[in-house]
Order: sequence, then structure tokens, then C-alpha cells
Amino acid sequence: MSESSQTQAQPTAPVPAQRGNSYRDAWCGEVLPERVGSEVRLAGWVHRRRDHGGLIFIDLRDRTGLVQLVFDPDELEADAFQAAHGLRAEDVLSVGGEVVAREGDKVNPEIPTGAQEVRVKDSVKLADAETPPFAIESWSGEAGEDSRLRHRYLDLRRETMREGIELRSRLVRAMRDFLDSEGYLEIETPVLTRSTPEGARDFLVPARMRQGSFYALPQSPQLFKQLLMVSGFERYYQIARCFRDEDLRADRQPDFTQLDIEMSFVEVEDVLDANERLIAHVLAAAGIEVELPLSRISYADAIARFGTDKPDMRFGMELADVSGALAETGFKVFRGTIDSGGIVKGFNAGRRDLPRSELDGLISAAQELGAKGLVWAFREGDGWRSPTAKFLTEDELALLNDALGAEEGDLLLLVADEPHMANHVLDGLRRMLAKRWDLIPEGSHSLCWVVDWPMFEWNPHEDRWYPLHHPFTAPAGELDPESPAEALTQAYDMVWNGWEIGGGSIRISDAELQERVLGLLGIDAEEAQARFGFLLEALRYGAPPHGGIAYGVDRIAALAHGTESIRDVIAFPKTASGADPLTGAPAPVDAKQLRELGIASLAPPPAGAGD
RNA sequence: GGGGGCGUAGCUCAGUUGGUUAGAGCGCCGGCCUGUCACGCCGGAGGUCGCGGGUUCGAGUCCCGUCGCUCCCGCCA
Repeated sequence: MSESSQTQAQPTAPVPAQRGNSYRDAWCGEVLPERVGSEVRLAGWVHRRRDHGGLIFIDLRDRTGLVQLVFDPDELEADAFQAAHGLRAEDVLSVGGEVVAREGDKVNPEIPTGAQEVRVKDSVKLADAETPPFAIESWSGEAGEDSRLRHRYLDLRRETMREGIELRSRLVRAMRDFLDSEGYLEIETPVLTRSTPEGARDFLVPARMRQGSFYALPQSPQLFKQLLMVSGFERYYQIARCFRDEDLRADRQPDFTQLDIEMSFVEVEDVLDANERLIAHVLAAAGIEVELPLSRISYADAIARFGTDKPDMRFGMELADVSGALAETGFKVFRGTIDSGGIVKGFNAGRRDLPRSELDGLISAAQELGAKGLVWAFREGDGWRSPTAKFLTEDELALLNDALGAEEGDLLLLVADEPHMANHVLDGLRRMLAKRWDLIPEGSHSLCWVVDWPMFEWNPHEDRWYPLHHPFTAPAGELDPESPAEALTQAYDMVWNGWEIGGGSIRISDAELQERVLGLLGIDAEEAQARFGFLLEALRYGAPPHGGIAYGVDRIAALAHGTESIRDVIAFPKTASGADPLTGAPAPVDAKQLRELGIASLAPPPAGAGD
């Protein structure tokens, strides 16, 4: 499932020519036509052996690729040839020999070095390999992820994994190249720090020298980079490791990497402009072309048209609020929803004659997403073929067909609920169906900015306004505490194929405004002083207007690599339960360690989890 | 915290209604093989059916519990 790295062109890694030493003077991938007739010494792993008894072929593998070695008894000492019979997969070799051209049907068109081979003259086995627990070859199916993680060093030998890690390296290099060229300074910020209020749970580190107190690992370098702007560095970036102690997903790890950027004397447009040039430069390193400027969509439009703040615009099926067409409806379900402040919303799924069983499946899917139900209908003439049709008037059906742009036979899906839930369900259905029906063109990309974010979002479960961004986000225009629903911020997210890959804002650079905003968020002056008095104080010493962004490097690499899991582009990731099967982390520690940290009262966990 | 899926040979998986000695492909081991490239042919080894308990004459299969992996919701930019 996560093996679909073939969705876009992956430029081969430009690897510097190998300088000679006693192990090798060339990479396997360098055994190309221009080397024919010359001697080479190669080093690498036995990828595959084809032992014909009187002639032995070995595919030798290093980071740059494969090349065929030929062990011929006519060209080797008897004992050297005999030894070659003992070679096994993943043994480590250093071999010397002559590069010769292969001819006719001896050419292997599958690999770049397939028109050459190396006639081995001497061979040294540098290391024996036990039989790997799973095959390194890409054609054999994917082993279970648990096994792959337990032997990650072997998993990383597989081509698709190596390509992902190499691609990631190129992407990060491109980030640094671009930012360096534009005058940004790479500055490190502490990993042992004070809890920053990003909203997630912190990882805590007990402070031995101040018992009872704790460092927090940073959820982001947010406060430090703002302080760097006060310091006058003007343009900062960092490839920063960040930590969040929350439940994991395919696109979330407890420790992850951000490209963190901040700049001074900028407004929203300046940040967007610099960043879309950055992202175009970065994605070019993955062979992905980005057209500038990126399209922009307001938060409100994104919710209206796609039901989500991270729209995937590679396919249609846009949502439409059809409440207006039902203003006078007598249909109890719609009537009740609208009267209690809800909406009726849906989308046109196109001409698909689904059997009843599949329609029932859609209803279940909608319910699993939290909907009370799902109305389906096929346009038939001016009306509907649908169990719901009999509850609606001819006029209403016509208006609905119109609102949804329905043509004859089109499948219409409608949800009636409070707006948040209706959007959530329709977004989920839309993405599920796009995947199921293969509506996303191969190799297509949609990259956009989501802008004009509200400062708050109404949370119906907790019955209160909830901030959509961290409390340092600058509001757009005047702050009116009387109508929080209307307050917009100078925040922006970058969304790629329905994944949020980056987000940021212009920050508040005025201490007084910062205090007022904290107050609006329910953080009183005393608490504000205690938690980030240092920032408020810094803002009083001449803080330039500033803003920035933070990108999820793991997500960018995963998307560029064409995989759905960021674990595939992280060398040593953790499982969904936050464990590392390779090292056994997390693990219990000695009572002595706990005593030194002043947390000895914590009962040691039951034995058996580690040593 | 909640829901779904999975757990059988080293790997990927099949295993009928609960019924004899649990199977396949790949890999591995031994033998043969001088142009293969997912080499081929012959032979062989390899199983705590995740773990614990229960029902039953009998459990890979049914029930309860538990652990692990995974996807999703909550949570989290």
C-alpha cells in the first residue's frame, strides 16, 4: 500500500564519483559503457546469486544500484571460484575485475548497468550475512511493518526505502540552498525548553538539578524564533525536530521534523511570495513542477466547497449548500435540521448507477463519520429516483437538481446536520469516493494556500469558541470582542493534495495587543505573565513586524515520494503506539535513575517490557 | 478513550459446517547445472496456528480475556 513510489518521476541521485581506496574505486552504478575495457574495484552487498555450477552470476548492490558480476572458472583461480559458490544474499564483497560489454540477449534492459558486466579477477568477502528475515528485493511483497521496523537497517536496504531517504535528503538540501541564497540564517534553538502553548500534550523531561521541575521538549520553536526576530536576525530558518505527545496516525509521529522559518518586516503577501518560490524550488528537486503563484482559497470557501480546511482539489464533486432550495420544505428531517440551525448540504457524485448494496454502504460510511443518515438520489427527468423523493415537492426536486448541477442519472448525496458535522461527513465521503472510484489523475498535484482564517471556531461539543491558531497569530484588522465569529487572522496554511504541509501567520509584535488576545483566549494577565512573560517583555523592546511558517518535512517527503505514510520517509520511525521495535523504546529505567531525578516514587512498571 | 481490520512456516498468504497427519508460493539447506538476470531441475528441512482461559469426544476454526501491528474517530497543525 505504501509502495506506490512510482507516481512521479524520481530523478536519480547525483552521486559524486567514487575516489579509489583499497575497497573500491567505483560505485556499482558507475559501471556504464564508457568504462568498458577498464579495470574496476567495487564493493557492496550480494543482491542475488545465480549459480550455474560452472559459471556464477552475482548482482552486486550498493547505494547507486546493481551491476552483474561474472565469476568464470577460466578466469579465476580454482579456490577463488570454489569460494564464490559459498556466496549468499547480503554478504559483503569487494571485487576487482574488468568491465566488458554485454551483447545481444545478454543485455539486461531492466537496469542502467545492464549492458555491461564485471569479469571478476579477485574477490574478497568482507562480511558474512545471515539470511535476512525478509527479502531485500523490491519485487517480493512487502513484509509486515513490525518486522520491517524491528530490522529497519535491512528494510532501508530496499530500493523504495532507499529512494525515499535519498529524496528526503535532496528536499532538505533544496530547502537550505534556497533559504541560504535568500539570506536566511540557520539558527538552532533549545530542545530542552519550557512548555510552549501549541495545544498538544508535552513530552516532559525531569530536571535533576531542580527536582520537581521539568523541561518540555518543543512542540515547535515558535517563541524562540519570535525572539530571534526581536534580536534582529530578520531571516531565520531551522530544520527543527519537534515533539508532541498525542496519538499517532499515518501522517503523525511523536517526534517529527519541521522546516521552521521566520522573517521580519513582512506582511502576509511577502511571506506567501517567498514561500511559494521556496516550495517550487524544493519540489523541483523531486521532479515536481509547481505553477506560481499558487492558488489561494479562503478558509470560508474551502469549508463551503470542500467541507474541510485542507481541500484536495485534484478532483471535483464540490459541495453545495442546498438549504436555500429547501426553505419551505415540509420534509421532517430537513425541516428539523434547518430550524435548529443546521444545513442540508451535498454533492453530485456524477453518473454512477450503484446497486442498492453499495448505496447502503455509503450510508454506513456516513454514519461512521458521525452523520445521522445520508440521502441518496439519482436524477430522473425533472425529479429523483430515491426513497426520499416522495417527501419533497416537484419544485423542491427541481431546485435541488439545479443547485447540485445534476444531469440525468447523476448520483446525488445529501447530509442534513449541523454545519460542522455535515461538512465533516461530506469531506470524508468525497475523499473516500475519489479513492474508490480512482478519480485522482495519476501524477496530478494540487498545491494551494488557505488564507483568511477565522480567529475562532465554534465548538458545538464544548459549547465555546475555540482558537484555530496559537495565541501569537496576528488578527486581521480591529479586534472586536463582541463578535468573535467575524474576527479573521493573518494566518495561512499550505495544502498539498489534501495534506496540510505548512502553516503560519503574521505574529503579534505589540505587547499590548498580545495581552488582549491572550485575554480573549481566556488566559488572564497573571497566567500570561507566568507562561510567556518573557515574550511579552521582549515585545516591549522594539519588536519588528514579523511572521513566518513551519512545514512538515516528513509530510513533504512522503508526498514527494508518493507514499501515504510518513514512516516510509523516516529512517527510524515509531509504531502507531509510539514504540520503536528496533531499540525497544520506550523502556523502563533503573530505580537509581529515578531516584536521581527525584521521581523515585513512580512505581516501576511491571517487568518484561525491557531489560 | 472509542470503532474497524489483521495476527497460521523466515516472508507473503490459503485453510470449507468444529473432524484424520495444517497447506501453497517465495526464501532456506543439500545435489546437479558455463549465459543467467525473479536462472532452471531433483531432493530436503522448517509450525507454541500471537498469548491465556473456556465450550466440546474433538478447536487454527466457536466464546471470553489479553498482547501486538495497522487504519480511522476523538485528540493533534
